Amino acid sequence: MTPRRSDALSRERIVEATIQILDSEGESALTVRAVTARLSTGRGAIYHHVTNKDDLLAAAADGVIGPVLAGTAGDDDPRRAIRALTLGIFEAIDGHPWVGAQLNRDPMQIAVLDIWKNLGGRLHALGLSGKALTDAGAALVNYVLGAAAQHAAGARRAADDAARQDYLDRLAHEWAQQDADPLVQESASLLRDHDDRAQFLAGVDIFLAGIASDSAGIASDSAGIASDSAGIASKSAGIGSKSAGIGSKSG
Amino acid sequence: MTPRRSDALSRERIVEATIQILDSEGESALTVRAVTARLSTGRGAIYHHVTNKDDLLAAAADGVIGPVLAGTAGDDDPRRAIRALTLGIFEAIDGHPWVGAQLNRDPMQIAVLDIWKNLGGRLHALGLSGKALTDAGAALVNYVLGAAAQHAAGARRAADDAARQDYLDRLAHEWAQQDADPLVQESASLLRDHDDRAQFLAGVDIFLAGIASDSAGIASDSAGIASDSAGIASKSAGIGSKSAGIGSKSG
DNA sequence: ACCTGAACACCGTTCAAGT
DNA sequence: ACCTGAACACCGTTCAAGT
Repeated sequence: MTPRRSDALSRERIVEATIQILDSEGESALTVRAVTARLSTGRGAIYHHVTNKDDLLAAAADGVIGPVLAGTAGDDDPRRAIRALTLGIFEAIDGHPWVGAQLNRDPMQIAVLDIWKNLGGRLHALGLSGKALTDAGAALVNYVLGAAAQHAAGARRAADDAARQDYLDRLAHEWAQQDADPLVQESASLLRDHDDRAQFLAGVDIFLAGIASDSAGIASDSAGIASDSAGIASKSAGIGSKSAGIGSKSG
Repeated sequence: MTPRRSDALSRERIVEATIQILDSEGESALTVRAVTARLSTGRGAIYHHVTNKDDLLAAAADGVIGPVLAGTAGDDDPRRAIRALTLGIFEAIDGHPWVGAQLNRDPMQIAVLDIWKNLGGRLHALGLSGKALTDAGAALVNYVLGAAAQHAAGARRAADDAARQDYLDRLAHEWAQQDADPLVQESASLLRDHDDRAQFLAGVDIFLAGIASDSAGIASDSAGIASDSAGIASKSAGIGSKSAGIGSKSG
């Protein structure tokens, strides 16, 4: 904010311009030509600060996700923190649909790593460890990223919501066709009118219920054990925060 | 197989050539020039049978997923069928990593719709209906597609497995760094040496446990109710089968 | 109706040349 | 060291012209 002269190109300024383009014009509008035009510089200049377009997209995604993760540091209840964390990611993707696609492109990118670390910390605070922890962490991360991608793709496809209704109609219709059972018919119509946000949270709760249940491999009462390890959760949430600057050209 | 002259171009032959290119040379090698070269035809010829590259990719993904769904029609036990169905999808994506990315690109494509219909049918056979059914269906589809994308991206990234180990090392190390707790250390090391396939199935079981639990919103014993509605499952599995030819140019 | 292939309007990335 | 912008090696898609 302080230096607003055309001082110098920097990774931060490039990422900032990238996010602006993606938010306002969509993923297809992101070209290095568009970035250099917005920064009024030469085509090859950005390659001094960024390895390539993939690096640029990963940095932009982290620029959106990083602050979301940092914002959930305060909560001490693991379940509530997990709901807040996952909902925060969902809403970030709702507001920046291109992030949904980007997070599913590379499990090695910083933003995905940060999500893993934060959710992993919360699950540990819930009493999980060992294989149960990695299995639960992977399941939750995969669910969140999958839901993010599907929701984002739906949002991208239907800026005016018409095509989206069209899609849900079609899915509901085809689904209903395969069975005359009134229960199936009812479900199909629910599919048409559901709220993505509520449905996303319902999915998070299904996973939390599955993790708490015995068949998923955890001892007994998971909520009670969490008391002394709850401290790591708030610590872990802060780690992913200012990561927008990390991982510059090493890819 | 029978007509192997250069008889005529058709949507099927084009999709077949597309799958071959994607399997043997990867997603970056799929250009319409590569497709027309393999079919020794003119550049614009394929646009008589296919709307655009997106349509081509969706058809190719359905060409892989369709037979997988059709192959699980026999099972009468919903839980076992869900495990077989999801594992089949996972293994198809393991063998064709480009499918993992493609399924996450558009929730409206046939392959995703077919997955929804099949899993939805099985969940209904499990005794779910109404909001519980759509919530569970969305959660399971999102988990499967998310896991698929992450696994596929990992597989694509590391043909030789070296970069993959590198990634897991890095994640484990960063994760372990945030806490000295031996349980976290242990989990981090497990992260390094886990089996993607087993972890995927563990996630499916977490989900199934979550559905069975009361807190996810289902009545009581879900397995017992399924007896009379189990019939629709085998029917539903057949619907997605020969869909490679459907949805030609309407997009 | 189906096919051809040149043409169009773009891409990401590189690199000699400048400051 | 950082930046420029022309050049390179590509893309997906269209469309007049052929059969």
